[in-house]
Amino acid sequence: MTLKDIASNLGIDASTVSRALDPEKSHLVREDTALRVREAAKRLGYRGDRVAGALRRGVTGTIGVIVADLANPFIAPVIHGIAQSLAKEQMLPMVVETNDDPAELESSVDHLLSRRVDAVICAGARFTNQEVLEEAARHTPLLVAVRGLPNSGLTQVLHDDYSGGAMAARHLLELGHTRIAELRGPADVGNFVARHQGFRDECEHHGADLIQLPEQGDRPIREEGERLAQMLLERHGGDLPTAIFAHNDLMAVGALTVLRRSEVSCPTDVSIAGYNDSPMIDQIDPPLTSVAYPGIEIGRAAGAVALELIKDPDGCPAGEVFPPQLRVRRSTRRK
Amino acid sequence: MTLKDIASNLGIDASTVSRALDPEKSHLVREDTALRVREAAKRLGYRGDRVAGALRRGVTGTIGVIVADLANPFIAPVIHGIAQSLAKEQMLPMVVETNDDPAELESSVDHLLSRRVDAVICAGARFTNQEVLEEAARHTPLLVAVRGLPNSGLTQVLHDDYSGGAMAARHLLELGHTRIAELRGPADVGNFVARHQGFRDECEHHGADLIQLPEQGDRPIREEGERLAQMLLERHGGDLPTAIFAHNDLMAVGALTVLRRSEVSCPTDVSIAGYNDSPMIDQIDPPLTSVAYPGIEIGRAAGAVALELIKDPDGCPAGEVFPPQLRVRRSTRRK
DNA sequence: CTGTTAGCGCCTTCAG
DNA sequence: CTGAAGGCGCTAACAG
Repeated sequence: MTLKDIASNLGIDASTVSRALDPEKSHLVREDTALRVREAAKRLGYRGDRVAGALRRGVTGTIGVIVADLANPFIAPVIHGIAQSLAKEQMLPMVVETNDDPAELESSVDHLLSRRVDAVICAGARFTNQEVLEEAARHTPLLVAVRGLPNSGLTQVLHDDYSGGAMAARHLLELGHTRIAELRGPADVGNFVARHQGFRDECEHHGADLIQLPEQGDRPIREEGERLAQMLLERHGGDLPTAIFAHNDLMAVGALTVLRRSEVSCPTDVSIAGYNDSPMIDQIDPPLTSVAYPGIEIGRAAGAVALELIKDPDGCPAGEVFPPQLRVRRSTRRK
Repeated sequence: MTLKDIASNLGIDASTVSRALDPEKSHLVREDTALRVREAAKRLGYRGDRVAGALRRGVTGTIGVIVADLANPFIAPVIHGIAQSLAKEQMLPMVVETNDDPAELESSVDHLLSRRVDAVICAGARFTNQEVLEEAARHTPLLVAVRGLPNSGLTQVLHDDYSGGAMAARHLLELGHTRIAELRGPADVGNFVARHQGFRDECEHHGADLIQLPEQGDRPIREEGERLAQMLLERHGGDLPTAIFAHNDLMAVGALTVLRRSEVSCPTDVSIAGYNDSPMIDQIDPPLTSVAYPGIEIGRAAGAVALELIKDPDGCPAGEVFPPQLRVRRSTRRK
């Protein structure tokens, strides 16, 4: 069922059918012809072929969205926000997951570009990927969201992770903690670097004793939170810090699991703060203090910037940075 | 940068270039020509155009995946599983979210079909959508996953929600509970209907007193869990049931929030069981007893069935049903 | 082994 | 207002 079929059914030309069916062009067609065409299209169950349209027009109406891990709950609102922005222009996000693996990210970019997406939103970058992304940006509108690339000229829509980290530190310091450990996310991911810097700067500024582990999490997931917490117990079990800042809620939950197993109580023995204010995190035991991540706003902004970038590929939209907000709960308390 | 550009750069024909670059066809080309072509392709930064390829071949290498709500954590493993199965054939899932709105589902189907996806996996069906999906299945390989349509001939990859519901009931009955309430998910979604039936049948079989609320959740989300729990308190506050089965973990968490606010303690006053065994649900207060949902297996199977359906569009793959597993934790206890 | 030819379905000139 | 013609980039069939 193609334009041609409708055309021959009506004894007119396919181009007329095309015009009649395109809201932008239907004014070029006599009212009653347009009516007959629409009737026939419905009658014959016509459904336009956007593949062919894309080839002809050179735009697909699709935006590629790269995320590291769909199972991390903070990403759903981001995708949601992107989809909301795109819906206005009848565009659809095509979401691909990289499992936080740089090689997979590279092949995802490749895949998306060969599918001629109109733009790419990369919400799962590692520093390793910077070159690949910059190269891709030469061919297609591309922006970086969520996970920033500090030394890149790419347009970025980010959250102020530095302030978020500082905020977490300030909170713990105000509660009187002076020996504090950090469970860090991957060292080649923008958010975690910024969270770390903000946290560390604030701690140093107040002369707190910041306990460093020799490793970061390979991925910001629960299992890595467990591993690092275990390491903390092994190295500093005799003289535990009184507070822990986990770089995200998943890692915080991992830490809680391990500490509980070792009969270290939170918040009695140690306070824990997380990041993202994930859904349900207010119901865990104990309800977790966490820095809220404005996922939906980030998503909406990223979608909007992508649309701008498509309209003016050489424009360099400002990018945006959204502020954090601290949600204090019972997992942190006065020392 | 097209095949033609490479061809003219090398003084050969585009079709030769096409063959050289297609692993399936490159054996038709002389070794050294193929080599020269690959070298030129790399040198010139050629990247195949899958839009054009799709138009010519009639397949896009894309499978549409419809989900109700990305924020429901149980869906991530399903998508993951689908992506895993598709990766073997170099296919990519295109995920769209309907916000659990039947109208949005309809337009999503339309969108996906006009993009000529090779198949559709609908993991977010409501009963209302049955006709639309059956109609779509006449044009494109389509299967229903996760949320079944009991009266449909469509291929389905499901979880055995009936047994899961029965399992939850049996657990509560074995603990000695005889007054039990159910917080039901939407009445037009297969899973929740089956969970309800399994649960109810088992309760009736053992002569338990099953307390019915006059409403179900409009959507299986935390807020609806709160609303229904509130309703339960208002109607049966004087004589609360001693156990509650929430149709999923999000609703269970909503119920916990409301009960805690009213100083009804779980599990002392009331036991609560949920469904899905969501990540982190073992860390909430109290750790939630839940029926595990085999999301990744469902996803893998759905992906595999989709591929079968593409290979043989008139075949009618059997579909599959995966069993539930109960994870007992501290939110349920002997009466 | 390689080139030629002919579209896939659509949309956009350019003529009428 | 409508039709005819051409081509987006690729690949399959057919000839050499």
